[in-house]
Amino acid sequence: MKNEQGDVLPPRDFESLRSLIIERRAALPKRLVQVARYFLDHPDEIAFGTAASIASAAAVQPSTLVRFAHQLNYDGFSDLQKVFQGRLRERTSNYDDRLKALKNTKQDKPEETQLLNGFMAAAQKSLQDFSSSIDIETFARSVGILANADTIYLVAKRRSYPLIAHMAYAFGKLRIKNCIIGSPNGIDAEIAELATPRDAALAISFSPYSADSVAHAQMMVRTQVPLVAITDSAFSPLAVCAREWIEIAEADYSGFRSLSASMTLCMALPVAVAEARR
Amino acid sequence: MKNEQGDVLPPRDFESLRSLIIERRAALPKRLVQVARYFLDHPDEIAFGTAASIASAAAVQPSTLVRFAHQLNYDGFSDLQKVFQGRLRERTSNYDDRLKALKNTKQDKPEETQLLNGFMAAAQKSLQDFSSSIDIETFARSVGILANADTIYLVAKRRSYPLIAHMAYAFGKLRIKNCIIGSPNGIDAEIAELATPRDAALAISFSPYSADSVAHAQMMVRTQVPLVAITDSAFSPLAVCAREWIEIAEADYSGFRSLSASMTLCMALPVAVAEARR
DNA sequence: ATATTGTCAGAATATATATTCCATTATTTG
DNA sequence: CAAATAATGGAATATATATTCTGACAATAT
Repeated sequence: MKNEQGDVLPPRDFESLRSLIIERRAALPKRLVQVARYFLDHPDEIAFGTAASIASAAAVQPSTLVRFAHQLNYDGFSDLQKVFQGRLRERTSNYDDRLKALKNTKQDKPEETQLLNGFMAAAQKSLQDFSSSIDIETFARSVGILANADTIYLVAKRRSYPLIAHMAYAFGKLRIKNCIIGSPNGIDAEIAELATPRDAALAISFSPYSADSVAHAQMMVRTQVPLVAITDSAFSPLAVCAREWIEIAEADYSGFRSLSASMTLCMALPVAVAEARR
Repeated sequence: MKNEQGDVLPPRDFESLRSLIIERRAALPKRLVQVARYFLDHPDEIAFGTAASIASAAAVQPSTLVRFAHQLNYDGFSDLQKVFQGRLRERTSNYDDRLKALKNTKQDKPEETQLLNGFMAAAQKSLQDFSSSIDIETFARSVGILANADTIYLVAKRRSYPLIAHMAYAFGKLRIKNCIIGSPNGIDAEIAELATPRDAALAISFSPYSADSVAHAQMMVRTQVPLVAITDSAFSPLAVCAREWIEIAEADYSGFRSLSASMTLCMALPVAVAEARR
């Protein structure tokens, strides 16, 4: 079968595909117009359905779907379907931006530009994911726990340390008693023992969880200190023992995980706690 | 295979499933815990992937996925997968719900939601502004200076301290000699004096500039140490004396300035330096 | 009116995918 | 420590699914 477009590569992103379908629709045979219409009207169904289910919903034969895909220069129905799946996958993060950024980088300075843009993209994605996944009730309860505490003990090591470094600064500025358990002086355990049920602990750790952080958090939980955790999974050792826990799944660029979402949360928390105390 | 839950019907909505997995996690064998974890951490992947692709991503056998599904009383992997697909359908199909949810929250809990959204917005804006204003040449030259240094001295206080705390960690991981001048032990000046022209300094400070940071940076410049600065204005005392300087204007929410753009830059820098050294 | 080209449904086939099974390896229990 | 039990990985199998093929039909041109 010959196609008037020759063997041009088919679009891989949804928007281009959409335009292509609209443009071609006029020149298509009857059944294929019917398919085109169904595809544009029910993109979600296309993403999840099987060829058979979609065919019957659109009142055509499965083979017609394959012909339609071929007409658009795709390998087959499955290939075309991937574009619809991609659309849903990227719904949360802004697909266009990332694509645009990637295109730009490929031209001028591959090394540094790509690197920087990669980290920027990861940061943006982290923020977007977090803002769509955060449960405000959990956040509010966490704030409540910390607001009722006498002293707030801050637990974090290694990669997460900068987060509590900032919180210690912010709490200090806001005149809220706090104490870091993450310093390199080796008496963390002793300090952790000073915490009472009238205090509260805030622990931050992401996979692979720092053994020390987990140990200190657990120690405090054992002595009835209310624990709020910020971590990346329901199975994190912190999540399982915390009174409240907030999930953050940071995006990464070539193995280096972002800190943007966590940092933003760590900026909001002290302010929220201060507000709650007033 | 007999299951302690008998033949209770498995959950058909994502939230119930999530709870069920968390509840059962403890009683599950090792591999199945691993699967459980992957499922909850990467729900989107589960929705679209094939058993084979998911299995390899989670580092288990496809058969393990089936066993996991059976353990939860599903017919098989495909049956379980449908729940994950359903979640995505819900989430994307009615945009209205999310909007409604946002409105509701504004009534219920104006305090926390507004606060958190405000910080998120500031973070996003910072990233966007920075990504459109950054001069990649400057970044590349800064990386060059740091890559040629023997030891990298990191200068920052107060609000900027978490940034170099992260860099010290990153440089350390990348086996790049570095030294923090920002610790509270009072011998910063003495340490700064050790720097030679073969080293380099990286100073970070935003208005109002920390007197100490500025003093230390200037001291090093006087002894011919190449200085790279990250600051917020061309008139910053750091900008005027640095060999290279990168401008970052963070957005703020009710007076609290974001750290997202700076942090992202501080994640990219060490990696770029390490690449340049290779 | 007839040849030609294009379209289609449905059957046949190829391929991808999930699932089951079994031998081997861990783990528990007496 | 030995025996029993459960868990695991990998191959074999069953099933679902997409794709191709064929002949019939319809539209169009000659």
